Amino acid sequence: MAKRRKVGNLLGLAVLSTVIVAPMHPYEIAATLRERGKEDDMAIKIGSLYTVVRNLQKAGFIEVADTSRAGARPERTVYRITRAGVAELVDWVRELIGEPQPEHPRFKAGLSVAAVLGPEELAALLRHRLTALEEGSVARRRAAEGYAGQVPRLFLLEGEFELAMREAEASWVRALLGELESGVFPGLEMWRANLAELSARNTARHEQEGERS
Amino acid sequence: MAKRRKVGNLLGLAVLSTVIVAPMHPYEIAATLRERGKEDDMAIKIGSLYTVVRNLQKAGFIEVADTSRAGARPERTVYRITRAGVAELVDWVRELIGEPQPEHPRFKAGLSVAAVLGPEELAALLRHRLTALEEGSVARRRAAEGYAGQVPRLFLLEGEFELAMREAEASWVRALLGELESGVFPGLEMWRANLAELSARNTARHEQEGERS
DNA sequence: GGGGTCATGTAATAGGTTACATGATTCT
DNA sequence: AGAATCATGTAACCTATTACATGACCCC
Repeated sequence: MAKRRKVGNLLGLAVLSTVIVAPMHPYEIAATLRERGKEDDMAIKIGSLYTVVRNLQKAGFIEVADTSRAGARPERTVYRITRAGVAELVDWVRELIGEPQPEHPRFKAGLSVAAVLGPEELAALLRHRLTALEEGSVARRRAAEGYAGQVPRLFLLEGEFELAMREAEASWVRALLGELESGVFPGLEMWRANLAELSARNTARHEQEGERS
Repeated sequence: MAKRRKVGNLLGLAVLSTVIVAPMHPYEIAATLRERGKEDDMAIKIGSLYTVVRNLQKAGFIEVADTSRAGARPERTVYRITRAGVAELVDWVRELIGEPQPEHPRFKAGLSVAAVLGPEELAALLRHRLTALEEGSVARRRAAEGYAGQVPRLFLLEGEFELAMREAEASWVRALLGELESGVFPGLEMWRANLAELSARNTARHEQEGERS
């Protein structure tokens, strides 16, 4: 039962974790997050930054440390984290790490209605997915090796985790694919029969019955 | 680059996959989905059903097949899938299965800011997560065994997938936990030092500098 | 007669993203 | 001179969820 937070957007988490290191103005926060590749890493839309910063401030998790300006440029408002902000950040991380939450990857949704495709097509799609997964893994592994020397392992955990999950997904897909291709997957006949019936009913209907208003 | 669909809500997918089997009225659809446990399975809120049904109809994916009433009860509007609806459903499933989309589990977000906790606390949280994961797996496996005789394997794929992913996550967590507990995790000293410095700065600040408006 | 379930729908709200608007500075 | 980047913010919008509103029927 994930707690309702005053600022629920995960971008808020990223912001807090950035300003805890050093006070910063929003643009700088954005630059920092982009640099670390959090953009695609987490589900973060930097466009929402100013909104989220305002919300964090309203909730008392960050406060204005300083406002400076250089020349006639717009004012830069530097924010720092408050004690309440530190507490919120820590509590939030505790929840995210300690309590597994039911997740719903889109692939699972797809699998749950896989029956509307035939076995051959499902196999073809799985092959496609598999190559995409593998290519992605290669790219990520290369990137990870690049960081490996520069950044302490502590900051690479998410990447390692994602790679592990990808690999697990790939091998599950490979296994299912094997069953489909070799024909040992149970119930292939019934599957095909049901599918044929379904598509017959749903394409022929209009011709057979006509429309009724 | 996931396509923008006229009806993007995954509940729409569930509805289409239900009415392709047989025309139904919304309440019946809801009952069917609940029965199959799609509620927690997918990220579906049955409360949005009538809205989604209306949207699907507006988009031409379903149409009214019949309206009947029993006594003075509210009219039951029976919907059936259209040819466009069948096409949409199939296309949607193809996308969900064929194209891996970057997913962002909350655990990953947590890991990405794990540095704000100390190694001992992280270990404790991981232990907690691990037991929760294991308990969940046991429950799911039991449930799966219940269905196993009744429902063809084809309709249990999502469940199998989820179990596999849970197991993979658990073993990754176990490995990390091992490293932390045995002390072989690299950079423990620096981690502790940085953390101490951070928390010193962020709790002592107000006393040292005072507030400036 | 009262509670649960059948059955439908609308309206308000929340949450987040995108588009827009502005203007200075710095690099090419 | 023109483009990219620095820097900020607001307003509109879209989407989804929740709460509300209604009323009949059925079982105890």
